[in-house]
Amino acid sequence: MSSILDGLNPEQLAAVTLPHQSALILAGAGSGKTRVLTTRIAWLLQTGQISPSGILAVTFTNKAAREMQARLGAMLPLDPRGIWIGTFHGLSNRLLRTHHREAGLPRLFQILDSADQLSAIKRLLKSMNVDTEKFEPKKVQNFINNNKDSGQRADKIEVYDPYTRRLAEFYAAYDEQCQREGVVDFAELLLRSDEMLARDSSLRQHYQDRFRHLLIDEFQDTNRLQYRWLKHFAGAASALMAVGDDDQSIYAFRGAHTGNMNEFQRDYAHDNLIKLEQNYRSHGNILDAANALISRNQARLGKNLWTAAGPGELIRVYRAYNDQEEARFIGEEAQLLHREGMALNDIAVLYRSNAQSRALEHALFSAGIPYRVYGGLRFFERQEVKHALAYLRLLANADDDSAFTRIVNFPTRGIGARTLEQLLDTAGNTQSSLWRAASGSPGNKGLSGFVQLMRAMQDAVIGLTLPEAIAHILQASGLMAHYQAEKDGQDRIDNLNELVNAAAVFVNDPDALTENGDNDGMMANFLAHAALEAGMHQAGAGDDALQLMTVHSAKGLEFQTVFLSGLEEGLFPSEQSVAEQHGIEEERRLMYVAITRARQRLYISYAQNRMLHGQTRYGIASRFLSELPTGLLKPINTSYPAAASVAMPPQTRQADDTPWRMGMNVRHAKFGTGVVVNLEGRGEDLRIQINFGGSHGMKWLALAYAKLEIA
DNA sequence: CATGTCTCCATTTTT
DNA sequence: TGGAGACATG
Repeated sequence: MSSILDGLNPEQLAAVTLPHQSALILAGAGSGKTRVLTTRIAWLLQTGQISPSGILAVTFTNKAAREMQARLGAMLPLDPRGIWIGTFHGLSNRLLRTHHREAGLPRLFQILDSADQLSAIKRLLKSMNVDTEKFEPKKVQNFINNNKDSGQRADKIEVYDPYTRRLAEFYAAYDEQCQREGVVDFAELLLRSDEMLARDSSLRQHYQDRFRHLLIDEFQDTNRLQYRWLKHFAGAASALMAVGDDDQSIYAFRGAHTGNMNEFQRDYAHDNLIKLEQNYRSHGNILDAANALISRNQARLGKNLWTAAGPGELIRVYRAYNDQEEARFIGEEAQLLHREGMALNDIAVLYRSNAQSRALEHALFSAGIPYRVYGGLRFFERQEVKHALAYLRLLANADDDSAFTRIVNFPTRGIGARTLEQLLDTAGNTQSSLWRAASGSPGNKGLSGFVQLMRAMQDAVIGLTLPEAIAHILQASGLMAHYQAEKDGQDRIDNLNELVNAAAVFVNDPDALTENGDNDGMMANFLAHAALEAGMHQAGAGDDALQLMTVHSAKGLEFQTVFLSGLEEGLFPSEQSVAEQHGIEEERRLMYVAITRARQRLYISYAQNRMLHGQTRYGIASRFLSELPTGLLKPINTSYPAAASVAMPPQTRQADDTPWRMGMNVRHAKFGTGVVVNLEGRGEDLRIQINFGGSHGMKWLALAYAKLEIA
């Protein structure tokens, strides 16, 4: 009899059939992590240990959640939709919709995506008459998000300097503005849920009793707030299974906290640790190279991947004259492989930063090789779609000033900057939303026209289905007409029509359901869906094409052949990572992720000259190249090793009679630990620039005075 | 209000 | 180099 457990190796089996306990699963690249997670859920259900409603499964992306759902559906006869599977944000949204009163939110609260958030912040700074030269909106946004991601409200921030004090004030004012307008940003979804559950013990009890099994994927990428969030759902009788790989943690820069893995060990798993170390993806040489590289990292939980497959091919190393030549080589080589029968879809070209795709695209385009670039604008982020959604948002929630400002004069209807200025004044004085201010002042012709338009829309939409309503709004708003008049508007019109389709599809989605089946609730759910699921990169997803993407976006994917390009100091590892605390280790993990994407063949290339920021820069091979065992590498055009001479980090100005070196970790009594990023002078005059990160930032210290020690 | 000119500045990204 | 945003002009 076939069973869902067939074909699992002993460690996988142990994880899948673990008794009712908490455990940390350390799952290496290609070790069948997702399979273990889904089979675990299937096994729990199949053996009758738990009903679907007792399971909470958290993933990082919507894609991962969908995949898990689909796999479960294929493994089990039952409908897996009763299970709470989703992203932290998706699940938080669900929670807050259900308990909006307890959370202090309006029933139809809207979700701001990053772009919406940024424009809300700009609006706020303007209303506070802030000099945006001194306080860049982007920086303010980062400040707010970083704090929210670590679970910190404005009033809890420790302020050491006037600059931070100001930022904290903006944070507080921003939260007030959001509350007034009935909107929440991404981080707020989590923070609100967290605070609600911390406050409301009966609610917490309810969910703790319900969820007996909690499973978390990509645990190494969780931030502090997410872990805190998770803990609310774990009762005394709950079993938690966290799956992750500290070696693949590449999102520290946005708040991921690997320390969560250690804390989880202490809080729940108590040394219940299962390592999945057999790799089913790559050939031996590729794996050996990856292992050798990552073994140089200090901060590791420790794990060594192995494979039953043979050593396979050597890693091909190509030294190009310049970036164009590198791109040409990759194109030709890929074409060769393609002629030998390899699907282009199974070949990836990876790079550290998006800017590198240009040279590649240029070469591939000239050579007539089909390719597809990942990353970039997604469907719900397109200007025309956002405009259309703003009409919906304003209909659902008249207090949504973001939506209001976006569309009040789009398409243009003669409401200029001056009119808006006055409106903002009125609204500010009476503490009311822009909509209320506009509908209360019939004096202005343009504005009253807009108000009438929206009211007419509101009436017309009653009784229509969601897709019908959207189609009507597209017409009535004048959006359709606007883009029809534009010369390259066809793409945008297609996207608007696609939006109607998306709504038609959504109506059958379980996420669309509202408690009382009302229409405005459905519309709000659709808007939440649009914000959370920025969704599908358009254009020719099905075609056979070479896959171009950053190493970050390649995580979780695998390819028969991988071209890893731009392996140069300053690019990979990136220039600024050298000046960051633990920067090199994170870059090395990134390199580790890149290598382990390849199943059969791996090319690594670098260019001696590269056009960067409009200037040709002379590049030297990345230190990571010299960290790979020479025996695993095969230079394919020129004498190797060229990297040997650059094993040391690049040093600009080096005072050679001191123990201080660039990139060194140091500790200062007052500022804490930091990284040496620059040296100047010598002897008594030696000064060192150190990046302390956080609130201290960059500092120049005179060695004669500062007490500094090597950390 | 649309369009042209300039100035500045450059990781990584999901939700 | 080239894209985004600020400012000026018609």
